[in-house]
Amino acid sequence: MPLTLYNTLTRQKETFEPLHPPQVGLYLCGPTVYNDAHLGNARGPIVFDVLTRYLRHLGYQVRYVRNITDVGHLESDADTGEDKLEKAAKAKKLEPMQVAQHYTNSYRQAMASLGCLPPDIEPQASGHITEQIALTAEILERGLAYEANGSVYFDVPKYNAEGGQYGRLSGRVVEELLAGTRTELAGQEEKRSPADFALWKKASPQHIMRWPSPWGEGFPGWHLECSAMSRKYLGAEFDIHGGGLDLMFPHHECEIAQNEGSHTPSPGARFWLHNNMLTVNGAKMSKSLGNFITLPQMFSGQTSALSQSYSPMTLRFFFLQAHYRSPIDLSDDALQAARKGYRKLLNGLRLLDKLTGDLGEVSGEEVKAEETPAKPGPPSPAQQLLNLAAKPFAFLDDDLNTPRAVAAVFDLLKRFNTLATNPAALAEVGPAALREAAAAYRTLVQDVLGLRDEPRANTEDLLGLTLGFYQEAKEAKAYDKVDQIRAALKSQGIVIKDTKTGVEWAYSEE
RNA sequence: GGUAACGUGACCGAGUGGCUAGGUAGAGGUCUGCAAAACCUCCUACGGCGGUUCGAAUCCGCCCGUUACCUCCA
Repeated sequence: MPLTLYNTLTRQKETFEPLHPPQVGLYLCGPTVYNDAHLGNARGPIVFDVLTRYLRHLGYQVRYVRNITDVGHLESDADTGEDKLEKAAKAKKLEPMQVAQHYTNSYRQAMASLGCLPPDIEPQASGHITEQIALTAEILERGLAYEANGSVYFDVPKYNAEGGQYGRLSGRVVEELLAGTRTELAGQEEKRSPADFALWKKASPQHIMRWPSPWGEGFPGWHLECSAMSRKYLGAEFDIHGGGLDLMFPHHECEIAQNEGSHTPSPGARFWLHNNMLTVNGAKMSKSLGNFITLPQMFSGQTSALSQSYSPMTLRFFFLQAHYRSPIDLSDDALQAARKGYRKLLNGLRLLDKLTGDLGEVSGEEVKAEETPAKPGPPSPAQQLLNLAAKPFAFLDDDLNTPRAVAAVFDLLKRFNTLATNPAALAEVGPAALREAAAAYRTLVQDVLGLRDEPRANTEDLLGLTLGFYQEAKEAKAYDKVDQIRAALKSQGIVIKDTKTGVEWAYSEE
């Protein structure tokens, strides 16, 4: 079954085929680095991280580009709108680039802790002024932009008159946009049409971040950087462009117009993917509601909106339990449930290490999943296990349906656990199928879903030692001692499991 | 105000015109010195009101609620 993805551009699921296999070009709109990333900011990177991981699992060579917006993102469209970076810098008496660097560092750290692989290219808008000026010049040469008082605006009505489809991505018609545009906004008088948007803005005297251009000193419009940098690193036409639903209009709409209006006309990406938004306790995150939570705040528990801290992996797993195109609501209850589920999956990895480790080097006969059995009747236990192991991949193929994939991984884990309690059934499955299914589980949990163990105070060795004492005490029937050891470990989040075959430990799921 | 989307059991969330989602929580059981974990079993819902249909939670309409975009926002 081939990978299908929902394309916002066509409003349907389409079979994904790269333009130039095995290469895949993926662009994701990155952060504007003027403050700490909040919980909602994490969803897109996690979604597209799983997509990248899955594409790589499928054998594609992915070039993953995620930009850093450090210039041009204004507080509003009005001329008086301040650059977000400059505003933050002024408030703290810092250089704008100092602010950008600080929050870029903090962003990278947060992304790494969330298990998001770093992008292959992480271009900064301020480092690509030349490319942005060049693109603006191209659009001017095409006659789809005009200069006004040192600023350059994209001419939306003319673009559409010449066959452009501004509004296609977001399903809007320009006339409706015009009707709904607030005309009282300052700076509109330079525009020929309220729907026009800035490619290049003239810098006011007090504006700090400014560059020389053919139109005077100024700075690039926010939408321009993604067009310029995606073209530079992925080509005029590439495979996938991602971002949050809120960026669909106007940001991505403008990107498409800019791409089409250049000397290399193309919408840019063939697939436009949009992840849905996050609410906290049923409401949009906002400072006034007191439910605005940044990533560092959640990880440290320094927020009144939650009763305790939650780890990055808990948050990652929480997001994966919902489909990326559905809204998701975050709460204490939901996070606690996610934490337990996440730990259960990780305990599964440890179980498999034990099960497959017990197999030794003996190899069994090959069994293939999804092989049509020659004879009718119920599939063999080995076949059943392999079928379970194949299911999660099929769900990922279906528009990256991580919740169904996760559910199928839990089904697989349950089968492993059942087998672990029943040696006869385990023997019936055989080593080959067990190894293959275990490999699939590890691939899914670690490589595709990107879940990993989070550092804990206790090392494997230390626990082994402690378990030795535990075993001794138990053999001596010194139950006071036994209970003492168990209590001590439990306070560290570790529980002891007395099994028929020996003593083991696992993470407490409390 | 305009335009979209969503509303599922105690909680988070899949999914679908008739067939078990899954996780968490809860109940009973197996195992166990007691537990925990694991396993087995149970609880099993689709905002409200109409309509289409043999049959709808799934399609249509209206209402209510939430969210998003229209204005910076993942």
